[in-house]
Amino acid sequence: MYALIDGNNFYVSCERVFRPSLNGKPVIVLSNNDGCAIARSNEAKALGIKMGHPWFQIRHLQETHGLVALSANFELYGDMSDRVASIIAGFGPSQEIYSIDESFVDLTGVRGDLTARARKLRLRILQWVGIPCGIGIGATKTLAKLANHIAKTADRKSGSYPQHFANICNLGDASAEDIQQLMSRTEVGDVWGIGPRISAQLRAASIQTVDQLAACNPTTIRSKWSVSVERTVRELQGTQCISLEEHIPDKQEIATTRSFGHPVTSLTELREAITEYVTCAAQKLRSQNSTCAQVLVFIRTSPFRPDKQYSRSFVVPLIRPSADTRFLAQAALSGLNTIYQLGYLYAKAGVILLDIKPDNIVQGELDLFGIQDDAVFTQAETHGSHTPSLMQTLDTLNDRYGRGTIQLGSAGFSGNHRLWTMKQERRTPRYTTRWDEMPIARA
DNA sequence: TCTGGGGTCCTAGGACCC
DNA sequence: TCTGGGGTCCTAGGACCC
Repeated sequence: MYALIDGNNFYVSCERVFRPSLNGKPVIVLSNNDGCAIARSNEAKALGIKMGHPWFQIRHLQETHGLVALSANFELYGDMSDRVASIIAGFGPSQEIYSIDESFVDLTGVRGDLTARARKLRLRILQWVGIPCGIGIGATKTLAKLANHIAKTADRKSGSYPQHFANICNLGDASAEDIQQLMSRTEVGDVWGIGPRISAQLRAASIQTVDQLAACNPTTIRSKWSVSVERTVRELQGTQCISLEEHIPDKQEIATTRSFGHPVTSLTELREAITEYVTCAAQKLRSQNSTCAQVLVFIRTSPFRPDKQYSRSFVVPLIRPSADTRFLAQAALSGLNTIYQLGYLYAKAGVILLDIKPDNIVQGELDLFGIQDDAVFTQAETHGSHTPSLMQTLDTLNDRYGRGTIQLGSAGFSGNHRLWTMKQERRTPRYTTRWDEMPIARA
């Protein structure tokens, strides 16, 4: 048996912990750049606000319906997520932290009434951290996900599912008829792994509800779709195909990409932005003790504007794998030079580190220039996997005194007007991670 | 005026090998 | 008329997830 525990409207719930006056109101959290809605309270969902809804299209709801919109405060959400995850860890022998607001727990060997245990866990998270959760339990991860969907939806719009499944749904306890009923009331598009494209294709093949999908022959599904959809069908039938991943695998690629606060035209500004992004990506790379051998850089205009469009990316191979910000920046900036074109309004740029390997794997080199050649030796030493002491020092200083304390010159200086930096006009305090932003209780 | 960011896995097709 | 068979590796793009 697996459980899936996830925070309801997680980002909004984090905000509400510190501002209880937001309870009962329509609240949304906006993406970076205050671009679109990425979390919605139930009240906001009831107003018809969709996931990814552009802010400028719904901002009038502030006046008409008292909608409250906040800028994303990822530092706060990350910290709240850690607190929730550490409580969940006690629920079973192993846990997979699947996303910022979700954990799978393997319940193998857990005795007693799982539904009662889930109820206690939910109350504990609510009391200790303040986040309301939904808990689904099923024989496979896909069934646990389905149960979680039922738990959340039964809570929100009563009618489609029996009310007693609200917040906690244990399919392991449900009768075969109950499960059949629940599945027949759920659309295929609500299943984990079935996205908009495939659900449209399934519907076209008269497979509309989950019970219909679960009744399909996996082999036929594979021949008509793919092995991924086949796995989903088998999981719905109770066969485990997707296992719990306890340890977090190293990232195979690391990206830092941002939309600009204002359109950017000049190479100078793009160089500043790219330097900042590559710095951020390189730090993530070092934190998982890896190097990369290729750096992808891209720039693009806004696909939403009628202007001339331009979108190019370029992969720069490194002679030697590295995690040194200086060499990665050099590569990224040279890539930028080759794709930059004057005359476009750039809306977004980014850096993606590719071909990532553990930093203890070092390719030996055949010294074609002779071992005595000092110049080559120096170059090999400085270009080799990263220069640990310098980069370690940089990471330590930036960790202690704040990001950007030590940076590359090409990132630009604070005296410059950095118009490209993203907008965040409605961010709440980082209550739990900054001493100077700690909430103050008054008597 | 204005539309996020960061990932993974799978498949098809091309290049190349013997 | 008629042009093999079996394999690997790489890349681009599609689809999905939160």
